[in-house]
Parts: sequence; C-alpha cells; structure tokens
Amino acid sequence: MPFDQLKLKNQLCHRLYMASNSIIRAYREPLNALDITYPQYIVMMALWEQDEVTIAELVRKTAIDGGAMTQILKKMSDKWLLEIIKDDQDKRQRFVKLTPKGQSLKLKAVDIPTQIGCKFTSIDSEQTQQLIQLLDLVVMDLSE
Amino acid sequence: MPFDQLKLKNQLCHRLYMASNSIIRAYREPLNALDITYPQYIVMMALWEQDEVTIAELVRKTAIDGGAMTQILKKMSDKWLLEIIKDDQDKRQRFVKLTPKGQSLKLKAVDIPTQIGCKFTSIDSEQTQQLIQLLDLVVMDLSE
DNA sequence: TGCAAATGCTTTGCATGCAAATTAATATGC
DNA sequence: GCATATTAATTTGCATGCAAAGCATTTGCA
Repeated sequence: MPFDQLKLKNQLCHRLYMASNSIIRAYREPLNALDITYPQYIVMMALWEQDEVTIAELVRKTAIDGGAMTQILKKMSDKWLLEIIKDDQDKRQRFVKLTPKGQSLKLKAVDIPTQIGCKFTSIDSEQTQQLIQLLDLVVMDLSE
Repeated sequence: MPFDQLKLKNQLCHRLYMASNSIIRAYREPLNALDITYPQYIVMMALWEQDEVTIAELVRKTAIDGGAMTQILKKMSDKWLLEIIKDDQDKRQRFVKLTPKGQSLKLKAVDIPTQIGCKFTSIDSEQTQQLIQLLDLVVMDLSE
C-alpha cells in the first residue's frame, strides 16, 4: 500500500512538527517572565556557556538561520542583553558579548529546565536521553 | 550542577527545534516540485485521507494553528487545490473539499515519503517507530 | 600585484506559528 | 423567550525560518 505512506499518522515529520511546536509553546510562559522569546533563549544559553563569540559561531551552535540571527541579536541588543562588537582584525565579523544584565538573567533562567521537566510525566530521563540520541541521528542524516 | 541543565547539548527542546527545522527543510525541494509548502502538504495529506471535513476538524488533525489555517487554505484555494464550502445547517462552519487537481496531486506526492526516507541512513524503521512513539508521549505530556 | 572567489553579515520578500481581539452564529440556562 | 456563554472562523500584530540578493572584506592564486 504505497499510499499508506502518505497517512498523517505514519509521518515522522508531522510528529516532529507537533512536538517541536508543543515544546516551544510550553516555554513561552516561563520565557515571558524573562521577556525573551524561544530563539532568544537559545542564543542566551549559547552565550551563557561561552561568551564573546562571533555571530557565525553563534549561528553554528544554535542552528538559527543567519538572516534571522541578525534580527534576533538586534532585538536583544535593544533590550541591553548583549552588545555587538566590531572586530578590528577582520572587519567582516563581529563578536557578541553579554552585558551584566544578560549575564545575570541566567539566575532567573536556572529553574526553567526543571519547570519544563515537570510536565513530562510519561517519559523518564532515560527515555529522554534515548530521544535526544535518535534526534541527533535524524539531524545528522539530514545535514548534507 | 544546576547550571548544567542550561547547556545547549542537554536541551531536548533544542534537539526538537533542529530536527523539526531540518526535516521541514528536507521536504522543501520535493514539495517545490508540487508547488506547495510544508504546512500545505500536511493539509493535503489530511484531506487525501478524509475529504470534505470542517476547518475545525482539519485544525485538530493537523495541529496547525487556526489563524494560520485560514491563510493557508486561502492560498490553496487560490491555487485551485481545494474549495471552501459554506454549510447551510450551521452557518458558522465551513467544509474543505479537494478539487480534481487537488486529488490528483496525490499521485505526484506518493514518492515523497520514500524520497525522504532514503536520506535516513543512520536509523532503521524500528528506530523510527520508536522515535515516533516517544514524540507522541512528548506531545501528550505537553498538551494540557 | 591584481582580481576573482570565498567569507561574514545584512536586507528583503514570503509563509507560517501564535496570542489576542473580532465577528457571526448557535447553544444554554434561567 | 432572552440574555449570556460557547463555538467556528477570520483578522491583526509580532517574531521567526528560509532562500536569495546585496555589501564589504579578505583570501587565494595566477
């Protein structure tokens, strides 16, 4: 039955679509309290781990589109979460550096993972790790 | 280490974000050949399975946002893939019905799942089923 | 040395995803 | 019966995701 493959319930892509939208929606409330959006949160997490990186490096780490990144960083800069600093060595690239406000936001964010984690009552941490591993394989297979 | 939970590599949400974006991007090329976008493809799959459903039912099955659905259906109607039909019984609701063009597009789409499936060399069909089951649990836990 | 190719980033145009407000019509409770 | 609540869709405003085009710089190489 080749047409069975077109059924919605057999589509990995539709599951990913729903799961991704669901979890981003779940982050909305906690992130509203920090006055940042989900992609902005991704950028913050990347910078909390390593500050003063180039925009290209940030794009690589977060997998956020470069065009969108420009807009996102501008909004975050407007909110005084970070600064965009020109490089004198290579005038093409710029560095992103957290402000004190941006750094301290980490303290308000530290509870978010637990908060989201509480919503997962059907899967344990082992299954979560398994899920992450499988998703990594999906991303890897599709990244060429 | 509570801050470890804020590391990007530990985030299920970021994996889902990347995986979902990756797979939607992978569909772009095949779908360009059909002149439809990814959400429009989701709508088509739902209608190929069951035609002449209400917009509310389509929203429920596809998990596409209602506001977006209005726009998406309008574009698809403009392309003569479907018709939006008013209901005389309940004048609030409308039915969506495929045109012959919309129905026959299924023949062009039937190869897409295989085409996408070929890209997955790291996970077998059993792992894919497992992935789908785990994603279903995620969606379920977050849908309240 | 000179110039085309590559790199880093921004801009633009289009299609969502989502919350909130709005409109029209039907269902409910008193 | 009637006001009120609920439901089905649409509209609006904002923030991406993405492809493609554009710009400034830097590299690479003949």
